[in-house]
Amino acid sequence: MDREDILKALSHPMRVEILTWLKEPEAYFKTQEHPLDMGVCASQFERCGLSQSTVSAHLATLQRAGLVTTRRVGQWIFYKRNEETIQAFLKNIGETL
Amino acid sequence: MDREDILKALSHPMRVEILTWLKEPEAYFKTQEHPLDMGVCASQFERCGLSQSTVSAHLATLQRAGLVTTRRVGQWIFYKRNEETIQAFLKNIGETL
DNA sequence: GGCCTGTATCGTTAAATTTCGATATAGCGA
DNA sequence: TCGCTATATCGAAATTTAACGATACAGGCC
Repeated sequence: MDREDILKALSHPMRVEILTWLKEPEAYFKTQEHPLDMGVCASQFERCGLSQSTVSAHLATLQRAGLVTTRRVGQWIFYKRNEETIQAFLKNIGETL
Repeated sequence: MDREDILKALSHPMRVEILTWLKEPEAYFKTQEHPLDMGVCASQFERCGLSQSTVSAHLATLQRAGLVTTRRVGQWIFYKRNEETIQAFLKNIGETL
């Protein structure tokens, strides 16, 4: 849990929004073909209007910060929140600030 | 309380460090001539090794985000944490993430 | 093997951020 | 008023970030 990396990751509103979407996949990703408990497919996030490569870069930033985990299934990559890291970050930032 | 502005303000480690220093002025700013309950004098933060103008810019960023308050007394400007905003932010980010 | 889909990476451009020294401004005191 | 101190602001350079389209790579299917 690197607080500095996480704060940098959270400094872009789209990345915060992606994390909030992932809290309620049923609400935001009804269109997904695959079962939502596998995670949310990378391409689903293109709904934000950014290009595929830009979305991919944001997802990579979230992953490097440890805020999401990924799972490859066939040609798809599924994203889930990493609750452990997120909770550890919240605890840490609460104690720091 | 603008979460987006605050997260941007916190994305630079020096600004986070300034906020943590302000939690315990007695521990970090023993050298200050003025009583610490007035706040911490801007120049005190130059201890971080950055130039006066750079420190001033960081402090301005923290103030714009509402994380600190300032009080002018004579030629000096004293900085204090804005606990209301900080706590509101922590609550908000805890609910968002 | 060749083709299609999904995702990552590359190369580039534009914009934002960080930093500095220099300068401006504000307030004190002689 | 002049000089001194504290702080802010300006202007420039360097770095980082964000965005895109193009391309590469990986996996499935024929």
